[in-house]
Amino acid sequence: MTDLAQSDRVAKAAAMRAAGVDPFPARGVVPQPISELLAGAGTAAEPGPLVGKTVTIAGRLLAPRDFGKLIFAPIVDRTGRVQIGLRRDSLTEWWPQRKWLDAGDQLGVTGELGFTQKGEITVWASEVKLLAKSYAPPPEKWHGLADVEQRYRRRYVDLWATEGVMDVFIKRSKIVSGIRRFLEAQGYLEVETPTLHPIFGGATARPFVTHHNALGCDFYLRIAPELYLKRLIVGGLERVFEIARNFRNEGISTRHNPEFSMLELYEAQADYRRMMEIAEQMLERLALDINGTTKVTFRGAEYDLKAPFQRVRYPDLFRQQNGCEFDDEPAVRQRAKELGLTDPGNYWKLMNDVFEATCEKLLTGPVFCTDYPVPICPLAKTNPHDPKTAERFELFLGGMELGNAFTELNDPAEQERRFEEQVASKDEEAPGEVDVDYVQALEYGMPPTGGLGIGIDRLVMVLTGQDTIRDVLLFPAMRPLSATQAPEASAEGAPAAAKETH
RNA sequence: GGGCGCGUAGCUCAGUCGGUAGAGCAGCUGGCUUUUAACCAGCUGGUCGUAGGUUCGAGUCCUACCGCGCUCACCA
Repeated sequence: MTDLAQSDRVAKAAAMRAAGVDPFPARGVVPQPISELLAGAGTAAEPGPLVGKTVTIAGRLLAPRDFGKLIFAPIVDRTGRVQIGLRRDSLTEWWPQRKWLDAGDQLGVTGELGFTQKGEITVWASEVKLLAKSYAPPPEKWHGLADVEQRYRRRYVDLWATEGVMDVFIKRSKIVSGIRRFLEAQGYLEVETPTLHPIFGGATARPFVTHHNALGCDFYLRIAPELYLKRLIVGGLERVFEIARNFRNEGISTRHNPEFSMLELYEAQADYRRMMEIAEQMLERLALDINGTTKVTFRGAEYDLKAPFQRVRYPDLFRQQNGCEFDDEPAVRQRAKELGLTDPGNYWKLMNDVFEATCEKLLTGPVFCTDYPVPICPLAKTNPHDPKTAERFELFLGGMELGNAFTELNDPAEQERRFEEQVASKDEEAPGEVDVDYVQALEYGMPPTGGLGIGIDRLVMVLTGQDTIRDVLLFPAMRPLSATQAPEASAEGAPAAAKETH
């Protein structure tokens, strides 16, 4: 047992067992969701029971208020919160067992729905069943869990102890199912592709490495599912999407987590313009479904996700902010010097640094920034009427990148050339070898295809008004506590815990 | 990795100039049949993140380390 278990609570469980009552019974009750019960109860009412309306609820008992012969306490389940009223006169046989209850216990309650003298809707209990004893006390009731580290490390407490947290994750689930509904309605097929990749690609990022014992080789955790999904377009599936967990071995910030969820979709016969339509229609639909309005508030500013979104061309924005063309190397280098940027050793990286320093803050949006320079788009098709730019866009909101899309490069020789350039760069974030199998897939012929990637976590941030990615991740990445600090990991604790179970 | 800040009871936090470790909540005992963070009386609860150092004396000052947050860098 950890040091969170309170001895008096453990002692109560022992007393229950001695009295023949199981503090951890195997069976629960058949409860009605609290929100449902509240919706059916009406508002104003006479004090006293609503005759004939007997309900059963189950949930966590919080902050009991004991008046000696009467106890009030809230019960919370996943849908809401309701007060229960325990009266000695209606629970004569059970009454001594109230001493076994603590805040935090899992409780099943049956009783008549009614109101109190103050008009509070209340389940007047006729039957109470302890469903699981809580050994660890809940957080302080005024402030809840205020320490953010504890909130993330003990999300199983945060979810019910901190106002609004459960709602964010319920919305997250609705957003993900809304995405599925939206795409399936358009004939998309949801697929699953490998997470273990022999060659990492589809994005620029440092990967995690792992090892397969039986095959005797290393694998990378995927940084993007892109190249596998496009293989499926070659395979004839025509419209596919995947909600993929990606892994990038890079810094953690309010917008970055080492593992994050990405929606990627690919559609044969589509191009990046069609991808813009899908993106704006999907976001508008999701905002309406989740919030009932296309207006969202993010980091203190309001945005409207009503389609169509604004469009701005990368070359135009670059020229407007820097007074030169993006491929005017001497002028751009001069500009970089003025901005105090350090040369990353590659002109196109430097140019993009200039863009990010001067233009990205203007992309409050929602806005599609389109037509990126070809050298920074190794997987996108070149604009047929402009060899300097690729048919690519990024979607921004509040200066944050939400999505990335292009008309996919499907010329195998050109793709091979661009892969070779990446490998030759010897960049830490570039793959060590050309993905020959992918080039080979293209050699079989991939139809004209549009592809779109959207960061699910960031989208959830925007739609739920959370400023940091950790608040939309149930278990954000944290440094593990050392064995001596984590009581559940201590060697001495294990045998005792084992005895407690089976 | 750099800068700034934080770490004191199960939880939320005080702790002055370096001089006996504090409060509220939770818990325990008693009282109370209409509370909404109930209330009243009493009690319990501490390796002050860890390890060193300075000092007659360290929660407080110094050093290192650990953890977390913010921020910068990184992250197309």
